[in-house]
Formats: sequence, structure tokens, C-alpha cells
Amino acid sequence: MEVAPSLDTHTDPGRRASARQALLDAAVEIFGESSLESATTREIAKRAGQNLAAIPYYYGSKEGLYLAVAEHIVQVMMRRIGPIMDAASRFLEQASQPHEECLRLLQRLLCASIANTETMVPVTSIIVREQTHPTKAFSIIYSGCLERLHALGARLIQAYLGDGAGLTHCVVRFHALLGEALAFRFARETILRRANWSVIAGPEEGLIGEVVSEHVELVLRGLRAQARRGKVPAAHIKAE
Amino acid sequence: MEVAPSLDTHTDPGRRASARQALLDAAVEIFGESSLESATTREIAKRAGQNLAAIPYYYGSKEGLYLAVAEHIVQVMMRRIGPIMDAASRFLEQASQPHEECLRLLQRLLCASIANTETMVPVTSIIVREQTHPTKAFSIIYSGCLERLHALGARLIQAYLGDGAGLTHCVVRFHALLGEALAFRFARETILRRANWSVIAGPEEGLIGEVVSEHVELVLRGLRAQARRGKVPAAHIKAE
DNA sequence: GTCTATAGTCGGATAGAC
DNA sequence: GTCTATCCGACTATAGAC
Repeated sequence: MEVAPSLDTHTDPGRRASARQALLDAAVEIFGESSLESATTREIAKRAGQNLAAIPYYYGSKEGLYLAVAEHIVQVMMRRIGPIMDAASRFLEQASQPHEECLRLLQRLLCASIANTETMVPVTSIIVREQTHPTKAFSIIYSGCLERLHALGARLIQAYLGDGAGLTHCVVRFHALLGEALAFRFARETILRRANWSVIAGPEEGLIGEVVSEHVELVLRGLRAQARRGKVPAAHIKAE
Repeated sequence: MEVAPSLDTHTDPGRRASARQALLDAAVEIFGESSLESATTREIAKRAGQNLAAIPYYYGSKEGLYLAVAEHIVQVMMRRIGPIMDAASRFLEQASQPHEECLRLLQRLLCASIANTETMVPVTSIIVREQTHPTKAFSIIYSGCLERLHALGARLIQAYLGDGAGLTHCVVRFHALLGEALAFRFARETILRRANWSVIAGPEEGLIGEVVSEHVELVLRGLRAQARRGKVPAAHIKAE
């Protein structure tokens, strides 16, 4: 498990990086449990097995470490949904956009937002906190990942429903559908108690994925059928 | 604005109650902005226009005040969705349950969960924090309101779909549909940026309500049509 | 680079005057 | 009941030894 002790900490970049990395990993956990204000550098250093003074040394301050955590969250999310977003981007650039493929891509985006609930608990907690009380960290996560995810989702819905669907409308619809998936992360405790689960792992995520995918399909097919019958979409509040 | 000064604070129960109430109102705001750990009694007392020592005096401790806030949240939520839950309870006790009425009740429950977003911001923040990091306060809110809301929602879905629908299945479906509504509270900042709104008030809530109601209707009608065609519901992970 | 020691600040709760 | 003054613990950041 240990690297060779002959590599001292002054010259080995791997060791230096590992001190930084240990602090970052510990910070993700601690900031997942406590807010920026109530988390303590003492506990982060302790969990990382590093010295307290290493935090201002490597990251400038507690807040600097928190922002590094935000950037780390972007990387984690991009690793999970980046490939699907790339596929969606390529699809939307095509001249021909078979609508069944829109549906498939939307389902993949939402299912990716459900996967690995338990390991994502700290990341989810931080994102949730930033949603209700945005700081600089929210802008990092939003512009680094959420914005593109949301924009692609809305455009996929628009591509599925046809040009008659206003973009703001599609934005709201995607937000609602994304909410179906996120509810199992943001309101985890409620579904654990109500469904009598102890964790949300493989089997539970499988059920959730099937339910959410089915809902998305029924909503989109239903809306498409209505549009073809010439139904006017619900009133919207802004010209688009 | 002031009550008659002849009523002194020692004998007038209204005045005594108002000191308690001022602390409680301030606490809802402050605990909405900061967690139990990072909120300070000094700021709560200051915003309430009360003395710092009044908090341990009236509520025992900072945590006691926090639990009182949780009970207050239950009252606020019950005032909003209590009547609808009562209507749903009465409906589910009836021998005859016209399925269109299930749909209507579900829509009313979800629309009530959307209303008054801005004034509910502090309450929402506290609930969200308790969902990701449950304390004693979560149990108060859950058993005081969330549990019944969720149970009624699942039973309404089951009543709509017919006896073939397993209860755990309906629980997951209701959680997903509730997520559509809650997404606009829990992920408020994202939809504000994406839809270019500055608040979620009357017009925005109207649009959200229409979209969510439409989605619920399409999902339930679609599932019912599938069930009538004899489609087996998605695999579930537990015998029910 | 890493550590210890500490400076300087701010927190919740309480004692005791009125 | 209400207030001021204060205790005591915990916090972040830094200075300076090694």
C-alpha cells in the first residue's frame, strides 16, 4: 500500500500531490456533512491525516479549499455524465434528428443522475446546499456542468416535440423531469423511510431508473401526441 | 402599531407570547440561512429585537429553539396542505373512488407544494438540510406532515391504477412525481438562471403548476392504459 | 515543506443585578 | 422576566522553529 520510503517528501511530486489530495478528499466528506461555516479545518486535517497548517499552505484558506472541492465536484460529475452530454451534443448538431433517439438520450441523462447515489452523498449534499444558498462554489458547479446538462436536456425535449415548443417551456419541462430523478437524492431520507430501504444501491436504483424512464417516455409521447392533434401548449409567461 | 404601554410585560400574556414569537420568527429566517451549528444566537436575538439571554430562558437552548422551529414548520405546512390531505383521506375512505378524482387530488397536492415559493424559502432550506442530514427536527417534520402526505399520494396512485399496482411501486412513483414539483424549490437557483427569472412568484408558479399537472396526468393516464392492456409493471425489488 | 505554539476572535450559556 | 457582564471553550490563521 505504501510507496517506497526512499522517495522523500521534498522531491517526490507524487507525495506532495498526495498531501493535497488527502486534504481534498477529506474536505469533500466534511463539507458534505457540514457547511462552509460550521465545518472545521481541524476535523478536515485530522481526517486527511495532515497537519492543520497544511490547509492554508496548500489552499490559501478554508474557503480556498472549499472552492477546490467545487472544482472537484465538476470533475466527478463530468466523468459520469460527460460522455452522455457529448453524445447529446453530437446528436443535436446532426441535420436529421430521429425523435426516438431524443427520448433515449434524455433517459440516459436522467439515469446517470440516479446512479451511485450512496457514493455521491457528500457531493449531493454540497450541491443541494449551494442550490439553496449559492456562493462562488455554485457558479463553478453551474458553469462547469449544470448549465450544459440543463441546456442539452431542454434542447432534446424541443427536438422531440418539434419547433412549436417554446424554449422556456422546454426548460421548465426538463427541470421538472430532472426533479423526478433528483428527488431520490435531495429527499433521500423521505424515500428511505417510506419505502423501508436502508440504502439506495443497485436494486433500488434499478427500480428508480425504470420508473423515471417510464415517466419520461409517457410524458414526452403524450405531449407529442397532443401537439400533433394541434393542442396549444400551456400558457407561458414570456415571449420567447 | 404599539399596544398600550399600560399593559406591562409581567402580566400581559400577549406581550410574553410576542417575545417568544419574535424569537421564533427570527429563528426561522436565521436557521433558513445557516445550519444549526453555524447560526448564532446573537444574530437571532438581534433580528428578533430580544435579549440574547431570552433564548435559553424561553427555549432552553439553541437546539431547543431549533426544534421549536421544526414544529412551527409542521404548522405552516399543515395550514397549506392539511385541507387537501383531509379531502384525500375522506376520498380514500369512500367505497366508490372515481379515478378521475384521484388525479385531481394528486394535482392539488402537488400544486400546493409549489405555491408561495418565495415566502417558503426559509422553510424549504431547513427541510432540505434535514433531508440530507436528518436530526431530531426531521422526525418532527416527517411524522408531523411528510409521512402522511407521502402515504396519501401513494394510495391515490394505487387507487387510480387499480389493485394490480404494488404499494412500494406507487410509493416510488409518487416520490418521483413529487420531485417534479419540489425541483423548483430544492434546485431553485438552477431554474432561476436557466429560465432567466429573478423570482418564482405568481406567473412562474402558474406555469410550473400547469406543466407539473400535465405531466402527472400524462404519466397516470399512460400507466392506466398500459395496465388495461395487461402490461406487467416494471420489476420491483421486494415482495409486497 | 512540515510542524508546534499561539495570537486574536467569536461562540453558547449562565450568574446575578434589577 | 429582563438585562449586562463574563466565563470558558473552540475556531482560523500565522509566526517561527526545524
